[in-house]
Amino acid sequence: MKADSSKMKCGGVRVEREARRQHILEATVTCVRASGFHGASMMEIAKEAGISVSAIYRYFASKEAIIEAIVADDAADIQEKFQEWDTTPDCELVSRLCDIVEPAIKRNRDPRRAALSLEILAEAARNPRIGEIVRQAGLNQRELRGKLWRRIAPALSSSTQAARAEVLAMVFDGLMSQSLSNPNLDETSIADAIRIVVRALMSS
Amino acid sequence: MKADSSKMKCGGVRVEREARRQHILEATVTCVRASGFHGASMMEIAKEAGISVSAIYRYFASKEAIIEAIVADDAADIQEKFQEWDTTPDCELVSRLCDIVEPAIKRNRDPRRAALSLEILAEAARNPRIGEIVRQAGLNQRELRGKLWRRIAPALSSSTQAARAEVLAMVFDGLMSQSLSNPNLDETSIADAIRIVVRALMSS
Amino acid sequence: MKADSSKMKCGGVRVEREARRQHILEATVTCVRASGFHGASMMEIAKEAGISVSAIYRYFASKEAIIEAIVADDAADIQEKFQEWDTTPDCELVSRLCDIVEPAIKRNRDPRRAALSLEILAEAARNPRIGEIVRQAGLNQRELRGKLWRRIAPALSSSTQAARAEVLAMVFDGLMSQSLSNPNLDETSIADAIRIVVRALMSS
Amino acid sequence: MKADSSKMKCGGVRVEREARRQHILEATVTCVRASGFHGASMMEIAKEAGISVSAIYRYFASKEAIIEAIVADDAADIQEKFQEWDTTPDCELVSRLCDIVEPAIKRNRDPRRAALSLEILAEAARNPRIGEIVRQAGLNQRELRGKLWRRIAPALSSSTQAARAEVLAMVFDGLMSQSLSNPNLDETSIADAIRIVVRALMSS
DNA sequence: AATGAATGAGGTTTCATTCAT
DNA sequence: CATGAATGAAACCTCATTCAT
Repeated sequence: MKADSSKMKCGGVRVEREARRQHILEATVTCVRASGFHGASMMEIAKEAGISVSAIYRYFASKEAIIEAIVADDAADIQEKFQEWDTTPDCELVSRLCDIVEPAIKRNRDPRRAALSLEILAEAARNPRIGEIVRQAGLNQRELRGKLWRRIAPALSSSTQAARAEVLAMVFDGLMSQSLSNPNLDETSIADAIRIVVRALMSS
Repeated sequence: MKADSSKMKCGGVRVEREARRQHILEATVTCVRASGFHGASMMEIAKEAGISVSAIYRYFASKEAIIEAIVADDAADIQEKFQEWDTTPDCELVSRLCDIVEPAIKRNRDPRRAALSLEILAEAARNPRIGEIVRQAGLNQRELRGKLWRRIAPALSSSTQAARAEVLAMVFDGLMSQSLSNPNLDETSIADAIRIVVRALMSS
Repeated sequence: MKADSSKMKCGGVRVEREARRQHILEATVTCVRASGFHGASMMEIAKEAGISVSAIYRYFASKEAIIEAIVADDAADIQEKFQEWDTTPDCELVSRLCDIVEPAIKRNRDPRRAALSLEILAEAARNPRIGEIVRQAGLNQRELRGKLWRRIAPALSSSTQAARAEVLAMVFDGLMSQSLSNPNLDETSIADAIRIVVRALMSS
Repeated sequence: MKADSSKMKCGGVRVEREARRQHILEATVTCVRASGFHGASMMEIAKEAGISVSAIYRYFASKEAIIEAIVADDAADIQEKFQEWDTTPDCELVSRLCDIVEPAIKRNRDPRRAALSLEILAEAARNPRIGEIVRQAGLNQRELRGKLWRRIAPALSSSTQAARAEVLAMVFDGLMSQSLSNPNLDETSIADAIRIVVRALMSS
């Protein structure tokens, strides 16, 4: 073990450091969900992470830096989801999209997820740096959506493709907002309705 | 002047008091849009309202009370919009709904409106009292939507009506979220796409 | 008294406010003498002034602002001293200058005064804003000294006047430094020696 | 290598250790000039010295110990300067003293030197241990000055010698203070004026 | 009714120092 | 020996709130 640790010194410590960074980020996310970005105090975060407040500052320059990292991570997560479609044959795209409506609803209605996303959006509306990250992530997502829609509805003009993709994304974004004002939603009926929307948008 | 004030005591004073309350609420909304609920300080609000901090406490018991009032007002505003439909003949409902898609997009994409709504939703996710207000407002809205949909699509089962109404609402909620990640949106194409969704949802 | 207070409201409150500002400045000076600018904590200052820490922030925007005010006040104090000479007849100038050597020694050797002056100079060496205040005060002082020396030694060229004035000032500045490394100084002998310097510099 | 280190253990290790100590002291002086004793953090010092913070603690028990070492070193430096006079014949003393006025001005007006000296004096005014070191160094210097003045002006009483020596020292101390409030000084004129003072003080 | 003054609690951040490796 | 990691104490500052006038 000692041999290992000295062997991997160059990489091992960096890995461990990255693990601790992630640990702090996760603790912060937990606190942010409960109290919001400004409501979550460094002390609260430190307690959640099981370390001291000053230790956090060895991994992040400031609270703002933690927030930015969370927002960037969140954006990266979403982008990963798009890669699944690369291996799906064109002919199956629409049916597969309809298949995932239900799990997507579940995912977006998870109050933990909704709370974080709304917090990020609210912060983006007032903090210019967060706003920039969110807008940049939006750009990337729209590009990925573009690729997908060129395969789904090649008959439509590219601007029509873009608009429909946007509207479909709105439905899922709206799901998060609604989950707060209407916690007891019949997810099956909603899924049916959303599938109608999906088909309508994807038909030329 | 003193005579006047005693003359109008029963009504005038209350009216004036209500006017001042509204003035404070508006000032707070301005600050909240810029800094969020937690970021907007009482001093900032007082400066915006042109009065002293202590004066605010004559009209609201606490900062929390101001926030609750804002959230309640915002919910009431939305409810008013529904009353317009009471005087629209049934046969014109769908076409009228398509007509207002474009102004509704403009309204929801106003960054000032989006900022406040997201702030409210984010706060609702963590502050139980705000959450309760938002959920109650949601209930009321769903009831009003129900009345409308019974006229629009009487052929559908009531649970299907509810689900479709919900999904349509999500589109407009999603509009606010998207307005932050995609500030340059082609509103005309979006309106076309949304109209497709409206018609699809409302057809049996 | 109540009448007075309402009569003087426009001026009275300002006077009181200024008095409190001065009170805070004095308390700070006391702490700075004991602990230095950076060593004196806001809590220490507040305790010395008999108020709360947050109350201080109603009168000064920051600790830096307090320090700047102290430095500026100190510079103003020194400038006042020069005005006494305006009413002294030219023929008496040198003898009067010799007369005040002894009290000047006492003043500059007061450890309280020396501590503050050295603190200010040390701060001026590293804090650019303080440095600027000190340099500006130096400029003003040199101008006042110039006026005096044109009366004392009109036969000398103006650049010689300036240099000699500067050297005389150094002697008194040096007094403060020396008071720290040599607390038991025979002030009478020093006064004699300084008078020799004064006469030598002022003779053409 | 291990063999070497054990061979030289008695002397070499100590020499190396002393070299590292000096290296740390120099790094600290650089930081102190820029930020003051309290402003210079251990991290800053470590970065300047090119080692880790913890390594510093192998050579100094605390930050206070580093400061004390700097102050003691500074005092020792000054004392060295006096030894040059031991080999100067009595008859040349005054003229040699006049010769070194100009380089002494240059030296004392170096802002780096002034910054450190003022920092030390300011610290001496409030930190008793530093004060003690400075006072002890003052005592030593006065003794060395005494030896010199007994040769320069043997006709004067010893207390007069002491006072005049003190005043001359003040001029040079004052030079450091003035260098901050008057950065653009005509050094040639100043040198002339100081030489007048030197001659006046040394003549019986 | 309205205000300026005052405050305690709590915010983020930095620091000198210790310890395990 | 030298280091990175960790920490508690304390720094400055802001906030929502209360109170005397």
